[in-house]
Amino acid sequence: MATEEYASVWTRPKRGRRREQPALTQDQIVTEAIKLLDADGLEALTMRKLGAALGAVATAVYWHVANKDELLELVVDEVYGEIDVPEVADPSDWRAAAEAAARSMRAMIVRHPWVAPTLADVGMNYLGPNLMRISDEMLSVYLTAGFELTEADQAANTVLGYVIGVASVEAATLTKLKRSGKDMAAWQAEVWPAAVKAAEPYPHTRALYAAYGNADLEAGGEDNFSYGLARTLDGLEARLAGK
Amino acid sequence: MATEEYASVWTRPKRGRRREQPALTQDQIVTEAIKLLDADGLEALTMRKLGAALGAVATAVYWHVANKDELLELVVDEVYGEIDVPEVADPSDWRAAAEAAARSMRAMIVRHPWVAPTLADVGMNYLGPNLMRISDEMLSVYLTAGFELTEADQAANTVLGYVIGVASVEAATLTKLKRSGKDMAAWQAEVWPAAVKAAEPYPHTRALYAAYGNADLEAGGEDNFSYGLARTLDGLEARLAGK
DNA sequence: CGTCTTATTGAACAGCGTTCAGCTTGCCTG
DNA sequence: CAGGCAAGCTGAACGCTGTTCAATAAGACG
Repeated sequence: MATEEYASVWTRPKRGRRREQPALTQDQIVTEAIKLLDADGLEALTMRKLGAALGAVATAVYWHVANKDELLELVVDEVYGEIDVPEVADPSDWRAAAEAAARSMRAMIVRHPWVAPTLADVGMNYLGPNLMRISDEMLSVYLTAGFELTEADQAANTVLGYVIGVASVEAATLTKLKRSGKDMAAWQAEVWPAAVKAAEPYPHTRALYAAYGNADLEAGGEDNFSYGLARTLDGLEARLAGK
Repeated sequence: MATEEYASVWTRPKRGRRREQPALTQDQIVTEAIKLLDADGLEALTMRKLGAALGAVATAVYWHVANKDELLELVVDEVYGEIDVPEVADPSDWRAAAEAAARSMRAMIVRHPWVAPTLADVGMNYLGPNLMRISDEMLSVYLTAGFELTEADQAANTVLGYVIGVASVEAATLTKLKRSGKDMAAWQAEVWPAAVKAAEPYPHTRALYAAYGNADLEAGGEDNFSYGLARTLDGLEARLAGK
């Protein structure tokens, strides 16, 4: 059985370049793609638009990138590289480091809301260098904290899962907001009555909406994130203490 | 209501309907869409295929549904309705109920992996009846537990975020698996060497992979989920005790 | 100088979501 | 009971998408 090698963007050797400065580079393409994504969201990234933005034609991109899926893998790994995981030497510093990493990741997602739908792909089955590096660094934090290897992985995945989930919800709101073209206050004012009306049959939700009044959603997101992150780390810390 | 002749579900014309049995119904469409999604994933759902599956033409669907986005909203709310949140009377039962709800939600996502990328949209800015109902029921669990209104919301969102995040990662793996056409063992055997090689520069990850050997990923997912859920609920429980 | 490889182009294709004019069909009204 | 009218469905068409492929330009090398 001739097992064909697992092929992906990461395992395939890069094309040797003959020219001193070929008009297009994979790095250039990725950078420009991120620019387009940040500006106009996921569905606005088109091979033709991307080509045009690079002063070329859509099909030129295909010389440097196999297809759009692969381009997105590159792009996701690139922004993944923006996450900052502090090195931690003293075991007692683990919680601060874990929290900083989580906040850094959330900030990245909020900065690039379009990654959210794709982010889950990054779980496993995906071998980008930045992903590998950051996963290793996160794992290191929980190892230093005192978790054994496999539990450290579970602990890291717990926090990672929480961050992905909560930040994705936030990102979805940001995306919807951006697509509406209005600013947050205007959009909120528009949606609020409908939300209140839809909540009418549900007593707790109704009470919640009444309590919130029409509070600032933006600050609420940050608070919400902090609360859950604190509880999650509490749970891990307790586990560590009880061993 | 002049002639009250024999009426049954089959003979009685539905109110507002002109035809006895309009070939298409919104419910039918949603049901069939879910069937197609479960069978072949998100990108396989096409208006034309959906129409064909319903014995009609693509454009016929547009009579019952404004556009594809709206169809997806209906579809997501439908599967959201599969989530089961136990009613809880005794405050001491809250944790069991919260855990059951979380597991039910994870099970739904694993059953319908295609919802994952869309799931984050469900955060707010979306008012499907099932979503509203289940949100209210979840909120109720944490209220009964003893959280005050706004903190109960935060607690619910913490668990919800965790479930969405972790289950989405799982769903992504399932989707990639399904698309490859192979079964889990074969796929794993193919990817594993590349993963090990990619992990080479990263000591902790390398050790982790070595420890896992080539363990069953399927069971690992369940364990991972349980671990993080336990820690998250631990954190919430501690918070409740310390008040 | 000619050849080879790299890099880019432009035409083309199938498929997508969606619009719209037109065709049935059957209820309601005159 | 005739005719109008709206509900429900069809088929053609539009612009856009990702992607393929032959043709081409141009620096590298014997």
